[in-house]
Amino acid sequence: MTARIEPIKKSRLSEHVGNILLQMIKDKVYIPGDQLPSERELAEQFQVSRASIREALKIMEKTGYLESRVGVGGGTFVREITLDTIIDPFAEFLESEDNMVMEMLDFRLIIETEFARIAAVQRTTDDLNAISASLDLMQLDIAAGGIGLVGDNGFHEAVARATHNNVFEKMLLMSKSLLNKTRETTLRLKNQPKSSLADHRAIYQAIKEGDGDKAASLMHQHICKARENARISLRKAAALSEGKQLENS
Amino acid sequence: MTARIEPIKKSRLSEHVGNILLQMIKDKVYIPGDQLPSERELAEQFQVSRASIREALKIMEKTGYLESRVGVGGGTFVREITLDTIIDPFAEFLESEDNMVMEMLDFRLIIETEFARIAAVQRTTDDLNAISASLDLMQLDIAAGGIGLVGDNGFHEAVARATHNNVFEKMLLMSKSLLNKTRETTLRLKNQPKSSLADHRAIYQAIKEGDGDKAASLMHQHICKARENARISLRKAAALSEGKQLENS
DNA sequence: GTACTTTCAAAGGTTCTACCTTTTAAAGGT
DNA sequence: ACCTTTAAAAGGTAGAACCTTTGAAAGTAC
Repeated sequence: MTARIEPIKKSRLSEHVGNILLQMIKDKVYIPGDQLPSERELAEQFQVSRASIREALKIMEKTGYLESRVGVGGGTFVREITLDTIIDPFAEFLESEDNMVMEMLDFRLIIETEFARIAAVQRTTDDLNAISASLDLMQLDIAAGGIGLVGDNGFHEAVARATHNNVFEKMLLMSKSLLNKTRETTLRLKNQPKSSLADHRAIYQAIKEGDGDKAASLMHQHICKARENARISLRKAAALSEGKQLENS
Repeated sequence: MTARIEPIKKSRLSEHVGNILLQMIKDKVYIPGDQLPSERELAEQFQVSRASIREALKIMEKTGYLESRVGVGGGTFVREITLDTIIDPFAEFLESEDNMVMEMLDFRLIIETEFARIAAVQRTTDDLNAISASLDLMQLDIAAGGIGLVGDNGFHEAVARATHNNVFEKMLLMSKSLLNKTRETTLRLKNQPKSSLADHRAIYQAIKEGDGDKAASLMHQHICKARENARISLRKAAALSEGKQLENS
Protein backbone atom coordinates (compact mmCIF):
# COMPACT_ATOMS: atom_id res chain seq x y z
CA MET A 1 0.00 0.00 0.00
CA THR A 2 1.54 3.21 -1.12
CA ALA A 3 1.49 5.93 1.46
CA ARG A 4 -1.89 7.53 1.76
CA ILE A 5 -1.71 11.08 0.61
CA GLU A 6 -3.26 13.37 3.13
CA PRO A 7 -5.50 16.01 1.57
CA ILE A 8 -3.24 18.44 3.37
CA LYS A 9 -4.35 21.64 4.90
CA LYS A 10 -2.18 23.86 2.83
CA SER A 11 -4.46 26.79 3.35
CA ARG A 12 -2.82 29.86 4.62
CA LEU A 13 -2.99 30.63 8.25
CA SER A 14 -4.60 33.99 7.75
CA GLU A 15 -7.36 32.36 5.75
CA HIS A 16 -7.95 29.86 8.45
CA VAL A 17 -8.14 32.56 11.06
CA GLY A 18 -10.47 34.54 8.83
CA ASN A 19 -12.77 31.60 8.37
CA ILE A 20 -13.00 30.96 12.07
CA LEU A 21 -13.78 34.57 12.83
CA LEU A 22 -16.32 34.64 10.04
CA GLN A 23 -17.98 31.56 11.43
CA MET A 24 -18.08 33.12 14.85
CA ILE A 25 -19.80 36.13 13.42
CA LYS A 26 -22.26 33.96 11.57
CA ASP A 27 -22.91 32.00 14.74
CA LYS A 28 -23.60 35.24 16.54
CA VAL A 29 -20.71 34.69 18.93
CA TYR A 30 -19.92 38.22 17.96
CA ILE A 31 -22.77 40.41 16.84
CA PRO A 32 -22.67 43.77 15.09
CA GLY A 33 -21.26 46.37 17.44
CA ASP A 34 -19.20 43.91 19.43
CA GLN A 35 -15.53 44.48 19.93
CA LEU A 36 -13.10 41.73 19.06
CA PRO A 37 -10.07 41.07 21.23
CA SER A 38 -7.06 43.15 20.33
CA GLU A 39 -4.77 41.93 17.61
CA ARG A 40 -2.18 40.93 20.17
CA GLU A 41 -4.67 38.93 22.17
CA LEU A 42 -6.03 37.22 19.09
CA ALA A 43 -2.51 36.35 18.04
CA GLU A 44 -1.97 34.68 21.36
CA GLN A 45 -5.30 32.91 21.41
CA PHE A 46 -4.87 31.54 17.92
CA GLN A 47 -1.21 30.87 18.56
CA VAL A 48 -0.18 32.61 15.36
CA SER A 49 1.75 35.74 14.68
CA ARG A 50 0.16 39.13 14.71
CA ALA A 51 0.82 39.44 11.00
CA SER A 52 -1.46 36.54 10.23
CA ILE A 53 -4.15 37.99 12.41
CA ARG A 54 -3.78 41.36 10.78
CA GLU A 55 -4.07 39.92 7.31
CA ALA A 56 -7.26 38.15 8.24
CA LEU A 57 -8.67 41.26 9.86
CA LYS A 58 -7.68 43.48 6.99
CA ILE A 59 -9.49 41.30 4.53
CA MET A 60 -12.58 41.15 6.67
CA GLU A 61 -12.42 44.87 7.08
CA LYS A 62 -12.21 45.46 3.37
CA THR A 63 -15.00 43.00 2.85
CA GLY A 64 -17.16 44.97 5.22
CA TYR A 65 -17.51 42.62 8.14
CA LEU A 66 -15.24 44.52 10.46
CA GLU A 67 -14.21 48.03 11.21
CA SER A 68 -11.19 49.16 13.13
CA ARG A 69 -10.43 52.29 15.01
CA VAL A 70 -7.16 53.35 16.54
CA GLY A 71 -6.54 55.05 19.82
CA VAL A 72 -8.04 54.50 23.23
CA GLY A 73 -11.46 52.91 23.00
CA GLY A 74 -10.36 51.75 19.59
CA GLY A 75 -10.13 48.20 18.46
CA THR A 76 -11.78 45.94 15.95
CA PHE A 77 -15.54 45.97 15.80
CA VAL A 78 -18.10 43.84 14.05
CA ARG A 79 -20.13 45.70 11.50
CA GLU A 80 -23.65 45.26 10.24
CA ILE A 81 -23.71 43.68 6.83
CA THR A 82 -25.91 45.54 4.45
CA LEU A 83 -26.74 45.47 0.80
CA ASP A 84 -24.27 48.29 0.36
CA THR A 85 -21.48 45.98 1.30
CA ILE A 86 -22.10 44.07 -1.84
CA ILE A 87 -23.28 46.84 -4.08
CA ASP A 88 -20.18 48.96 -3.71
CA PRO A 89 -17.75 46.44 -5.18
CA PHE A 90 -20.34 45.52 -7.76
CA ALA A 91 -20.57 49.14 -8.79
CA GLU A 92 -16.83 49.31 -9.20
CA PHE A 93 -17.00 46.27 -11.35
CA LEU A 94 -19.64 47.81 -13.58
CA GLU A 95 -17.62 50.95 -13.95
CA SER A 96 -15.18 49.12 -16.15
CA GLU A 97 -17.86 48.28 -18.69
CA ASP A 98 -17.50 50.12 -21.96
CA ASN A 99 -20.88 51.62 -22.69
CA MET A 100 -21.73 51.79 -19.05
CA VAL A 101 -23.23 55.27 -19.07
CA MET A 102 -25.79 54.78 -21.79
CA GLU A 103 -26.58 51.26 -20.74
CA MET A 104 -27.07 52.39 -17.20
CA LEU A 105 -29.44 55.07 -18.36
CA ASP A 106 -31.43 52.41 -20.16
CA PHE A 107 -31.47 50.50 -16.93
CA ARG A 108 -32.73 53.50 -15.04
CA LEU A 109 -35.43 53.94 -17.61
CA ILE A 110 -36.69 50.49 -16.82
CA ILE A 111 -36.53 50.58 -13.09
CA GLU A 112 -37.68 54.11 -12.47
CA THR A 113 -40.70 53.66 -14.65
CA GLU A 114 -41.80 50.74 -12.56
CA PHE A 115 -40.79 52.42 -9.33
CA ALA A 116 -43.18 55.21 -10.16
CA ARG A 117 -45.92 52.73 -10.84
CA ILE A 118 -45.37 50.92 -7.56
CA ALA A 119 -44.91 54.12 -5.61
CA ALA A 120 -48.32 55.29 -6.77
CA VAL A 121 -49.82 52.30 -5.01
CA GLN A 122 -47.61 51.98 -1.97
CA ARG A 123 -46.97 55.58 -1.05
CA THR A 124 -47.94 56.85 2.38
CA THR A 125 -48.67 60.43 3.30
CA ASP A 126 -45.13 60.78 4.55
CA ASP A 127 -43.84 59.65 1.19
CA LEU A 128 -45.96 62.24 -0.55
CA ASN A 129 -44.61 64.92 1.74
CA ALA A 130 -41.05 63.85 1.03
CA ILE A 131 -41.62 63.98 -2.70
CA SER A 132 -43.35 67.29 -2.42
CA ALA A 133 -40.45 68.68 -0.41
CA SER A 134 -38.06 67.79 -3.18
CA LEU A 135 -40.23 69.73 -5.61
CA ASP A 136 -40.06 72.82 -3.43
CA LEU A 137 -36.34 72.44 -3.03
CA MET A 138 -35.85 72.25 -6.74
CA GLN A 139 -38.09 75.22 -7.38
CA LEU A 140 -36.26 77.37 -4.87
CA ASP A 141 -32.89 76.49 -6.35
CA ILE A 142 -34.07 77.27 -9.86
CA ALA A 143 -35.53 80.56 -8.72
CA ALA A 144 -32.11 81.34 -7.27
CA GLY A 145 -30.50 80.66 -10.62
CA GLY A 146 -29.40 77.09 -9.88
CA ILE A 147 -30.16 73.97 -11.82
CA GLY A 148 -31.95 72.26 -8.97
CA LEU A 149 -29.78 69.20 -9.02
CA VAL A 150 -30.19 68.37 -5.35
CA GLY A 151 -33.94 68.57 -5.55
CA ASP A 152 -33.87 66.63 -8.75
CA ASN A 153 -31.96 63.77 -7.20
CA GLY A 154 -34.08 64.02 -4.10
CA PHE A 155 -37.22 63.55 -6.14
CA HIS A 156 -36.08 60.33 -7.72
CA GLU A 157 -34.86 59.00 -4.42
CA ALA A 158 -38.09 59.89 -2.67
CA VAL A 159 -40.09 58.08 -5.32
CA ALA A 160 -37.89 55.00 -4.95
CA ARG A 161 -38.30 55.14 -1.20
CA ALA A 162 -42.04 55.34 -1.60
CA THR A 163 -42.00 51.82 -3.03
CA HIS A 164 -40.99 50.62 0.44
CA ASN A 165 -38.58 48.16 -1.09
CA ASN A 166 -35.02 48.45 0.09
CA VAL A 167 -33.57 46.69 -2.89
CA PHE A 168 -35.23 49.15 -5.23
CA GLU A 169 -33.89 52.09 -3.34
CA LYS A 170 -30.40 50.67 -3.22
CA MET A 171 -30.41 49.92 -6.90
CA LEU A 172 -31.38 53.46 -7.73
CA LEU A 173 -28.71 54.85 -5.45
CA MET A 174 -26.12 52.62 -7.02
CA SER A 175 -26.95 53.62 -10.55
CA LYS A 176 -27.05 57.23 -9.53
CA SER A 177 -23.66 57.18 -7.88
CA LEU A 178 -22.19 55.35 -10.85
CA LEU A 179 -23.47 57.98 -13.22
CA ASN A 180 -22.41 60.82 -10.99
CA LYS A 181 -18.93 59.43 -10.80
CA THR A 182 -18.56 59.69 -14.52
CA ARG A 183 -20.03 62.88 -15.80
CA GLU A 184 -23.74 62.81 -15.56
CA THR A 185 -23.59 65.96 -13.53
CA THR A 186 -22.07 67.86 -16.36
CA LEU A 187 -24.35 66.18 -18.83
CA ARG A 188 -27.35 67.50 -17.05
CA LEU A 189 -26.16 71.06 -16.84
CA LYS A 190 -27.60 71.98 -20.17
CA ASN A 191 -31.07 70.63 -19.48
CA GLN A 192 -34.00 72.83 -18.91
CA PRO A 193 -34.47 72.56 -15.18
CA LYS A 194 -37.91 74.11 -15.45
CA SER A 195 -39.10 71.51 -17.87
CA SER A 196 -37.71 68.84 -15.60
CA LEU A 197 -39.51 70.32 -12.61
CA ALA A 198 -42.76 70.36 -14.53
CA ASP A 199 -42.29 66.66 -15.27
CA HIS A 200 -41.71 66.00 -11.61
CA ARG A 201 -44.86 67.82 -10.63
CA ALA A 202 -46.93 65.80 -13.05
CA ILE A 203 -45.45 62.55 -11.78
CA TYR A 204 -46.08 63.64 -8.22
CA GLN A 205 -49.71 64.29 -9.05
CA ALA A 206 -50.12 60.88 -10.60
CA ILE A 207 -48.55 59.22 -7.58
CA LYS A 208 -50.73 61.24 -5.28
CA GLU A 209 -53.81 60.13 -7.20
CA GLY A 210 -52.60 56.56 -6.99
CA ASP A 211 -52.62 56.25 -10.75
CA GLY A 212 -49.81 53.81 -11.35
CA ASP A 213 -50.10 53.62 -15.11
CA LYS A 214 -50.04 57.35 -15.46
CA ALA A 215 -47.11 57.76 -13.07
CA ALA A 216 -45.18 55.08 -14.91
CA SER A 217 -45.89 56.57 -18.28
CA LEU A 218 -44.89 60.06 -17.19
CA MET A 219 -41.73 58.83 -15.52
CA HIS A 220 -40.90 56.90 -18.66
CA GLN A 221 -41.16 60.00 -20.78
CA HIS A 222 -39.19 61.98 -18.24
CA ILE A 223 -36.28 59.60 -18.17
CA CYS A 224 -36.38 59.25 -21.95
CA LYS A 225 -35.77 62.96 -22.26
CA ALA A 226 -32.86 62.81 -19.86
CA ARG A 227 -31.47 59.86 -21.76
CA GLU A 228 -31.70 61.66 -25.06
CA ASN A 229 -29.96 64.69 -23.63
CA ALA A 230 -27.22 62.46 -22.34
CA ARG A 231 -26.89 60.77 -25.70
CA ILE A 232 -26.47 64.10 -27.43
CA SER A 233 -23.95 65.29 -24.88
CA LEU A 234 -21.95 62.09 -25.20
CA ARG A 235 -21.92 62.46 -28.97
CA LYS A 236 -20.70 66.01 -28.64
CA ALA A 237 -18.02 64.96 -26.20
CA ALA A 238 -16.98 62.13 -28.50
CA ALA A 239 -16.86 64.43 -31.51
CA LEU A 240 -14.85 66.91 -29.54
CA SER A 241 -12.26 64.42 -28.42
CA GLU A 242 -12.07 63.06 -31.95
CA GLY A 243 -11.50 66.57 -33.23
CA LYS A 244 -8.70 67.01 -30.78
CA GLN A 245 -7.10 63.83 -31.95
CA LEU A 246 -7.23 64.96 -35.56
CA GLU A 247 -5.75 68.24 -34.47
CA ASN A 248 -2.87 66.42 -32.89
CA SER A 249 -2.09 64.30 -35.87
CA MET B 1 -1.41 83.56 11.24
CA THR B 2 -2.11 80.31 12.98
CA ALA B 3 -0.42 77.36 11.43
CA ARG B 4 -2.23 76.11 8.39
CA ILE B 5 -3.65 72.69 9.08
CA GLU B 6 -2.70 70.25 6.40
CA PRO B 7 -5.56 67.96 5.33
CA ILE B 8 -3.22 65.14 6.34
CA LYS B 9 -2.87 61.87 4.57
CA LYS B 10 -4.14 59.67 7.30
CA SER B 11 -4.97 56.80 5.03
CA ARG B 12 -3.26 53.57 5.78
CA LEU B 13 -0.20 52.70 3.79
CA SER B 14 -1.49 49.35 2.67
CA GLU B 15 -4.61 51.02 1.35
CA HIS B 16 -2.57 53.51 -0.58
CA VAL B 17 -0.49 50.77 -2.10
CA GLY B 18 -3.62 48.83 -2.92
CA ASN B 19 -5.18 51.80 -4.64
CA ILE B 20 -2.15 52.39 -6.78
CA LEU B 21 -1.97 48.76 -7.82
CA LEU B 22 -5.69 48.73 -8.49
CA GLN B 23 -5.37 51.80 -10.65
CA MET B 24 -2.54 50.23 -12.55
CA ILE B 25 -4.68 47.20 -13.25
CA LYS B 26 -7.56 49.39 -14.34
CA ASP B 27 -5.23 51.36 -16.57
CA LYS B 28 -4.09 48.11 -18.12
CA VAL B 29 -0.53 48.62 -16.96
CA TYR B 30 -0.94 45.07 -15.78
CA ILE B 31 -3.42 42.89 -17.59
CA PRO B 32 -4.87 39.54 -16.54
CA GLY B 33 -2.15 36.91 -16.62
CA ASP B 34 0.65 39.33 -15.93
CA GLN B 35 2.99 38.75 -13.07
CA LEU B 36 3.58 41.49 -10.58
CA PRO B 37 7.03 42.11 -9.15
CA SER B 38 7.81 40.02 -6.10
CA GLU B 39 6.73 41.26 -2.72
CA ARG B 40 10.27 42.22 -1.90
CA GLU B 41 10.68 44.22 -5.07
CA LEU B 42 7.37 45.95 -4.58
CA ALA B 43 8.35 46.82 -1.05
CA GLU B 44 11.48 48.45 -2.33
CA GLN B 45 9.77 50.25 -5.18
CA PHE B 46 7.04 51.64 -2.95
CA GLN B 47 9.51 52.28 -0.16
CA VAL B 48 7.32 50.57 2.37
CA SER B 49 7.73 47.39 4.35
CA ARG B 50 6.90 44.03 2.95
CA ALA B 51 4.10 43.68 5.48
CA SER B 52 2.26 46.65 4.03
CA ILE B 53 2.67 45.26 0.56
CA ARG B 54 1.41 41.92 1.71
CA GLU B 55 -1.67 43.40 3.30
CA ALA B 56 -2.50 45.21 0.10
CA LEU B 57 -1.91 42.10 -1.96
CA LYS B 58 -3.93 39.92 0.37
CA ILE B 59 -6.90 42.19 0.11
CA MET B 60 -6.65 42.34 -3.65
CA GLU B 61 -6.34 38.60 -3.73
CA LYS B 62 -9.46 38.12 -1.67
CA THR B 63 -11.23 40.69 -3.79
CA GLY B 64 -10.38 38.63 -6.84
CA TYR B 65 -7.96 40.87 -8.63
CA LEU B 66 -4.87 38.87 -7.86
CA GLU B 67 -3.76 35.34 -7.34
CA SER B 68 -0.54 34.18 -5.77
CA ARG B 69 1.42 31.00 -6.08
CA VAL B 70 4.42 29.93 -4.07
CA GLY B 71 7.58 28.28 -5.21
CA VAL B 72 9.86 28.90 -8.14
CA GLY B 73 7.88 30.33 -11.01
CA GLY B 74 5.44 31.50 -8.40
CA GLY B 75 4.58 35.06 -7.63
CA THR B 76 1.59 37.32 -7.76
CA PHE B 77 -0.51 37.31 -10.90
CA VAL B 78 -3.31 39.48 -12.16
CA ARG B 79 -6.58 37.69 -12.51
CA GLU B 80 -9.63 38.25 -14.61
CA ILE B 81 -12.23 39.56 -12.24
CA THR B 82 -15.66 38.05 -12.33
CA LEU B 83 -18.95 38.81 -10.72
CA ASP B 84 -18.88 35.72 -8.60
CA THR B 85 -15.73 36.82 -6.91
CA ILE B 86 -17.56 39.86 -5.71
CA ILE B 87 -20.81 38.33 -4.71
CA ASP B 88 -19.89 34.96 -3.27
CA PRO B 89 -18.68 36.13 0.10
CA PHE B 90 -21.93 37.89 0.87
CA ALA B 91 -24.54 35.64 -0.57
CA GLU B 92 -24.90 33.65 2.59
CA PHE B 93 -25.32 36.68 4.73
CA LEU B 94 -27.87 38.52 2.71
CA GLU B 95 -30.00 35.45 2.75
CA SER B 96 -30.65 36.11 6.39
CA GLU B 97 -31.97 39.56 5.68
CA ASP B 98 -35.64 39.12 6.20
CA ASN B 99 -37.21 40.89 3.30
CA MET B 100 -34.25 40.71 1.01
CA VAL B 101 -35.30 37.60 -0.82
CA MET B 102 -38.80 38.79 -1.59
CA GLU B 103 -37.66 42.28 -2.44
CA MET B 104 -35.06 40.90 -4.74
CA LEU B 105 -37.68 38.80 -6.45
CA ASP B 106 -39.77 41.90 -6.96
CA PHE B 107 -36.74 43.48 -8.50
CA ARG B 108 -36.31 40.57 -10.84
CA LEU B 109 -39.93 40.79 -11.79
CA ILE B 110 -39.40 44.32 -12.98
CA ILE B 111 -36.18 43.91 -14.84
CA GLU B 112 -36.82 40.56 -16.44
CA THR B 113 -40.16 41.66 -17.79
CA GLU B 114 -38.51 44.53 -19.58
CA PHE B 115 -35.55 42.46 -20.60
CA ALA B 116 -37.91 40.15 -22.42
CA ARG B 117 -39.53 43.09 -24.17
CA ILE B 118 -36.20 44.49 -25.29
CA ALA B 119 -34.81 41.10 -26.21
CA ALA B 120 -37.74 40.59 -28.57
CA VAL B 121 -36.57 43.61 -30.51
CA GLN B 122 -32.82 43.34 -30.25
CA ARG B 123 -32.27 39.61 -30.51
CA THR B 124 -30.07 38.21 -33.28
CA THR B 125 -30.24 34.74 -34.71
CA ASP B 126 -27.42 33.72 -32.42
CA ASP B 127 -29.39 34.91 -29.44
CA LEU B 128 -32.37 32.85 -30.53
CA ASN B 129 -30.17 29.81 -30.86
CA ALA B 130 -28.76 30.35 -27.40
CA ILE B 131 -32.21 30.64 -25.89
CA SER B 132 -33.40 27.63 -27.80
CA ALA B 133 -30.41 25.64 -26.58
CA SER B 134 -31.37 26.38 -22.98
CA LEU B 135 -34.84 25.01 -23.68
CA ASP B 136 -33.40 21.77 -24.99
CA LEU B 137 -31.07 21.53 -22.05
CA MET B 138 -33.92 21.93 -19.63
CA GLN B 139 -36.08 19.44 -21.44
CA LEU B 140 -33.35 16.84 -21.42
CA ASP B 141 -32.73 17.29 -17.74
CA ILE B 142 -36.40 17.00 -16.92
CA ALA B 143 -36.69 13.90 -19.07
CA ALA B 144 -33.83 12.46 -17.04
CA GLY B 145 -35.70 13.16 -13.84
CA GLY B 146 -33.97 16.42 -12.96
CA ILE B 147 -35.54 19.78 -12.31
CA GLY B 148 -33.77 21.51 -15.19
CA LEU B 149 -32.22 24.18 -13.06
CA VAL B 150 -29.21 24.74 -15.27
CA GLY B 151 -31.32 25.15 -18.36
CA ASP B 152 -33.70 27.33 -16.42
CA ASN B 153 -30.97 29.69 -15.37
CA GLY B 154 -29.48 29.55 -18.82
CA PHE B 155 -32.76 30.67 -20.32
CA HIS B 156 -33.00 33.79 -18.23
CA GLU B 157 -29.37 34.63 -18.84
CA ALA B 158 -29.72 34.11 -22.57
CA VAL B 159 -32.70 36.44 -22.67
CA ALA B 160 -30.78 39.07 -20.75
CA ARG B 161 -27.85 38.67 -23.09
CA ALA B 162 -30.15 39.10 -26.06
CA THR B 163 -30.79 42.68 -24.97
CA HIS B 164 -27.18 43.41 -25.86
CA ASN B 165 -26.85 45.54 -22.80
CA ASN B 166 -24.05 44.52 -20.49
CA VAL B 167 -25.46 46.30 -17.50
CA PHE B 168 -28.72 44.41 -17.84
CA GLU B 169 -26.92 41.13 -17.99
CA LYS B 170 -24.77 41.93 -14.99
CA MET B 171 -27.76 43.04 -12.96
CA LEU B 172 -29.52 39.80 -13.64
CA LEU B 173 -26.46 37.79 -12.73
CA MET B 174 -26.09 39.65 -9.51
CA SER B 175 -29.65 39.17 -8.40
CA LYS B 176 -29.58 35.59 -9.51
CA SER B 177 -26.48 34.63 -7.60
CA LEU B 178 -27.74 36.40 -4.53
CA LEU B 179 -30.85 34.31 -4.62
CA ASN B 180 -29.43 31.09 -5.92
CA LYS B 181 -26.85 30.73 -3.24
CA THR B 182 -29.49 30.79 -0.61
CA ARG B 183 -32.41 28.59 -1.12
CA GLU B 184 -33.88 29.28 -4.46
CA THR B 185 -32.63 25.90 -5.46
CA THR B 186 -34.58 24.21 -2.74
CA LEU B 187 -37.55 26.44 -3.28
CA ARG B 188 -37.84 25.26 -6.79
CA LEU B 189 -37.70 21.60 -6.04
CA LYS B 190 -41.41 21.35 -5.53
CA ASN B 191 -42.36 23.32 -8.61
CA GLN B 192 -43.53 21.84 -11.78
CA PRO B 193 -40.46 22.07 -13.96
CA LYS B 194 -42.62 21.17 -16.92
CA SER B 195 -44.86 24.13 -16.41
CA SER B 196 -41.82 26.33 -16.17
CA LEU B 197 -40.45 24.91 -19.38
CA ALA B 198 -43.76 25.58 -21.12
CA ASP B 199 -43.56 29.19 -19.99
CA HIS B 200 -40.08 29.43 -21.39
CA ARG B 201 -41.17 28.06 -24.73
CA ALA B 202 -43.96 30.59 -25.00
CA ILE B 203 -41.61 33.44 -24.15
CA TYR B 204 -39.12 32.15 -26.65
CA GLN B 205 -41.80 32.16 -29.35
CA ALA B 206 -42.76 35.73 -28.56
CA ILE B 207 -39.14 36.84 -28.70
CA LYS B 208 -38.66 35.00 -31.92
CA GLU B 209 -41.68 36.74 -33.39
CA GLY B 210 -40.33 40.05 -32.21
CA ASP B 211 -43.45 40.68 -30.17
CA GLY B 212 -42.11 42.69 -27.26
CA ASP B 213 -45.39 43.22 -25.46
CA LYS B 214 -46.25 39.58 -25.56
CA ALA B 215 -42.79 38.53 -24.42
CA ALA B 216 -42.92 41.02 -21.57
CA SER B 217 -46.35 39.93 -20.50
CA LEU B 218 -45.47 36.25 -20.55
CA MET B 219 -42.23 36.82 -18.66
CA HIS B 220 -44.15 38.85 -16.12
CA GLN B 221 -46.56 36.01 -15.49
CA HIS B 222 -43.71 33.55 -15.37
CA ILE B 223 -41.78 35.43 -12.72
CA CYS B 224 -44.95 36.11 -10.79
CA LYS B 225 -45.50 32.40 -10.46
CA ALA B 226 -41.98 31.90 -9.22
CA ARG B 227 -42.43 34.72 -6.78
CA GLU B 228 -45.61 33.28 -5.41
CA ASN B 229 -43.99 29.90 -4.99
CA ALA B 230 -41.17 31.54 -3.12
CA ARG B 231 -43.59 33.41 -0.92
CA ILE B 232 -45.34 30.23 0.02
CA SER B 233 -42.11 28.43 0.73
CA LEU B 234 -40.85 31.27 2.89
CA ARG B 235 -44.07 31.25 4.86
CA LYS B 236 -43.75 27.54 5.40
CA ALA B 237 -40.16 27.94 6.53
CA ALA B 238 -41.16 30.72 8.88
CA ALA B 239 -44.02 28.72 10.32
CA LEU B 240 -41.73 25.78 10.76
CA SER B 241 -39.09 27.70 12.67
CA GLU B 242 -41.79 29.32 14.77
CA GLY B 243 -43.13 25.91 15.58
CA LYS B 244 -39.71 24.84 16.67
CA GLN B 245 -39.43 27.82 18.94
CA LEU B 246 -42.73 27.03 20.55
CA GLU B 247 -41.60 23.51 21.00
CA ASN B 248 -38.53 24.71 22.81
CA SER B 249 -40.36 27.00 25.16
C1' DG C 1 -14.20 74.19 42.38
C1' DT C 2 -13.60 74.80 37.49
C1' DA C 3 -11.12 74.68 33.42
C1' DC C 4 -7.24 74.01 30.95
C1' DT C 5 -2.97 71.21 30.15
C1' DT C 6 -0.10 67.38 30.43
C1' DT C 7 0.79 62.73 30.62
C1' DC C 8 -0.13 58.00 29.96
C1' DA C 9 -1.62 53.80 28.15
C1' DA C 10 -4.22 50.99 24.86
C1' DA C 11 -4.82 49.75 20.30
C1' DG C 12 -4.02 49.75 15.67
C1' DG C 13 -0.20 50.90 11.93
C1' DT C 14 4.51 50.23 10.25
C1' DT C 15 8.93 48.38 9.90
C1' DC C 16 12.73 45.02 10.22
C1' DT C 17 14.76 40.81 10.30
C1' DA C 18 14.98 36.12 10.46
C1' DC C 19 13.36 31.87 9.19
C1' DC C 20 10.02 28.29 7.11
C1' DT C 21 7.77 25.96 3.12
C1' DT C 22 6.83 25.09 -1.49
C1' DT C 23 8.23 24.35 -5.92
C1' DT C 24 10.86 23.93 -10.04
C1' DA C 25 14.82 23.66 -12.73
C1' DA C 26 19.40 22.72 -13.06
C1' DA C 27 23.33 20.11 -11.53
C1' DG C 28 25.18 15.91 -10.70
C1' DG C 29 25.51 11.09 -9.92
C1' DT C 30 24.28 6.23 -11.23
C1' DA D 1 19.14 8.10 -20.21
C1' DC D 2 17.15 8.26 -15.85
C1' DC D 3 16.91 9.25 -11.19
C1' DT D 4 18.33 12.04 -7.10
C1' DT D 5 19.94 15.93 -4.92
C1' DT D 6 20.33 20.63 -4.31
C1' DA D 7 19.94 25.56 -4.93
C1' DA D 8 17.28 29.51 -5.46
C1' DA D 9 13.12 32.19 -5.82
C1' DA D 10 8.89 33.44 -4.03
C1' DG D 11 5.39 33.52 -0.89
C1' DG D 12 4.18 32.42 4.31
C1' DT D 13 5.07 32.98 9.34
C1' DA D 14 7.04 34.74 13.47
C1' DG D 15 8.20 38.13 16.79
C1' DA D 16 9.99 42.23 18.48
C1' DA D 17 10.44 47.09 18.21
C1' DC D 18 8.71 51.42 17.26
C1' DC D 19 5.19 55.03 15.54
C1' DT D 20 0.61 57.31 15.69
C1' DT D 21 -3.78 58.16 17.27
C1' DT D 22 -6.87 59.09 20.78
C1' DG D 23 -9.40 59.42 24.98
C1' DA D 24 -9.24 59.49 29.81
C1' DA D 25 -7.05 60.32 34.01
C1' DA D 26 -3.97 63.02 36.64
C1' DG D 27 -2.23 67.25 37.53
C1' DT D 28 -1.99 72.27 37.56
C1' DA D 29 -3.38 77.09 37.22
C1' DC D 30 -6.86 80.26 38.04
